[in-house]
Amino acid sequence: MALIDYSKELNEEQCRAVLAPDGPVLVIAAAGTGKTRTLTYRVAHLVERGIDARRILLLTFTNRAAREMLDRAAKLVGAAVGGLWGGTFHHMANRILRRHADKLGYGLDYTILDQDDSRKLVKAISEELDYAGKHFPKPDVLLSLYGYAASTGESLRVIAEERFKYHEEINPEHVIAVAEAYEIRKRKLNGMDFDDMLLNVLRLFRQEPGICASYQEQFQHILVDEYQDTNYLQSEWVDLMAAKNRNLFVVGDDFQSIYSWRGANFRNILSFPERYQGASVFKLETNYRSVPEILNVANACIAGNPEQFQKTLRSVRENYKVPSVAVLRDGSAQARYIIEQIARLKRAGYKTSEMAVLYRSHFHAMELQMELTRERMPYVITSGARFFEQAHIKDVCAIVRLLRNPVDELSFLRIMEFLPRVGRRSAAKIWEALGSRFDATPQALETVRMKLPALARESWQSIETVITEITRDPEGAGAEAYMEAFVDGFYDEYAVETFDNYSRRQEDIQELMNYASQFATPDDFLSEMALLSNLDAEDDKPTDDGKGVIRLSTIHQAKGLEWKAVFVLWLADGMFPSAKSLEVPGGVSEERRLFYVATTRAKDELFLCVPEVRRGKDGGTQFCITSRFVEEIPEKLVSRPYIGFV
DNA sequence: ACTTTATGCGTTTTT
DNA sequence: CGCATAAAGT
Repeated sequence: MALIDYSKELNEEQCRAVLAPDGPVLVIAAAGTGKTRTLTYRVAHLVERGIDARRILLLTFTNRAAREMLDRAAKLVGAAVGGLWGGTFHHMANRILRRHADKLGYGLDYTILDQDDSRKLVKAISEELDYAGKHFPKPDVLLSLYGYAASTGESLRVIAEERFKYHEEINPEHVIAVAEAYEIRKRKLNGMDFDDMLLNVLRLFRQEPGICASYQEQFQHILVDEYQDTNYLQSEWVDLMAAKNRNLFVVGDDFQSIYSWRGANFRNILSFPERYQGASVFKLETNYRSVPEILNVANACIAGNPEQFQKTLRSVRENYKVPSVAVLRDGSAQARYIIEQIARLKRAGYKTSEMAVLYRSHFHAMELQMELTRERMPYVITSGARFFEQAHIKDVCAIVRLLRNPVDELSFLRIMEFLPRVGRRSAAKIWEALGSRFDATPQALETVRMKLPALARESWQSIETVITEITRDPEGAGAEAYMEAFVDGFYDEYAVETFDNYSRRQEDIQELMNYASQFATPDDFLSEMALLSNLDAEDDKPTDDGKGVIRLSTIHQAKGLEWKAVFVLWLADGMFPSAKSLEVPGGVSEERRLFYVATTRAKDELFLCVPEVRRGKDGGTQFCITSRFVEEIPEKLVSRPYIGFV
């Protein structure tokens, strides 16, 4: 394969970064300046220099980013990138822990608990300890606290005391007690939640210097994408891995740090030059994406945030038109305005797939979804519930999980609750009678049968048959065989009776089984399930008319993507910035960065929608205050189109 | 008395 | 979708 001509294919800024010598490198890449391109060419450059791809580690936050970079690198240098370790932090953690988790007292067949599993566990514990009540924090609040403590390395006690300083009725000791019980329960069911995976890699490396050294040796070069979104755990992990060879290439944009609520600390990127003495620092400021008018708005908005690497986006594109601020009466008027504009843009030659509607929170898109459906305009939405967290998907996975990991209490309870007249309480009692373990032996099946109420026995008989059938040939079958037997023998009938949208769910399950058949073992499949987001699964959807469909997305999920025309919804204080963010210090700055991310997704046209009223809690109308982010934009940088009665 | 099941309502952001 | 509440079932 011909050598790459870097100076021809990259601009000067990018080229310098890509060809930087070994050692620590920081690339500050503003939005739309070719961040992915730079990282891709760096990988290609390393491979071209003869570095074994198996000794390169590329860490990203989404599967899509990893796949995109590897695909593009493969186009540049061919199959040589094949053995590269590339993927999300959680994927790499899983890859390492599947080999060594026994050193930390886990079985190698550990289960990965997703948000839903963790929530259920924490809820059950709060109830068992008798803390649950009107005032005690909800499982989601507790989990975000625990996650924050884990991913920042701070003490849970300090965080809990600070958080509930003004809530007399909440005892931080109870919050801690639930956390301790949660740890014990996770251990008991041989499970790790997302934070545990990152934490356990760090524990492993600290506890087993030999293992740590072998990975330090293996990874000659480490590259990190979206470095501004790393938290304490991740940056520690990266630092530890890079400690020997010090060939660390990180790329990020502090303006686009939007995950601090998850423990991300953009000071990791700000302090990189101090932590890595002698690091080369490169700035990418030439924006190829957007017209200058859009960048003017983006630059104006981010100017409100101090404590950042100062940088200004420079456009290379021609004048076009200024972004619009559309003042609409309410949510429905906003929806109709967008539909009208979509139609207009289509007449002007835009493909529908080149447009997107972005918003702060999933529920902001409700009215628009209704209107689009009424108008029979197809759309794709990166919805709130992840594909793999939908009830029917988790239902069929539960049987695989339980049979692979006999101490998986959550999956056992889930299966028992399919039976009529069996709820949370009875299921828990049966689990206890089994000694917190379900081994699919004739005795275990017998124990379950005896404890069941009469009405449930018949359904249980079908499940029992399925289980005996599957376990007859324990090692040979893949996850799809487990699921198929379960669906045919029991679940299909249950689903028909339970769900009104049965056929759509049945299609999902069919697709899931097809998907599962590509994995070598059920364990591989289960890991992938827990770590894939719906975003990744929904990619390359077939388009019906060749023009594609419009995308609806939260701004968080839109990071790294671009469209010709972008609409931003609900620019009212309390919606965007969200009411909750206004209560925490630094909240507004982060919301402003989020707004910056939203505006810089647009290439040609940007529409900022500002509703005047919204429905209040009690059904009344509430007047909105125009978002401060819109007010901060100098008036001459935007146009305010006249909106008739829509 | 204890559990399960039906129904109506409100939602920050995610690996 | 989850949660609270109220009604029905064991």
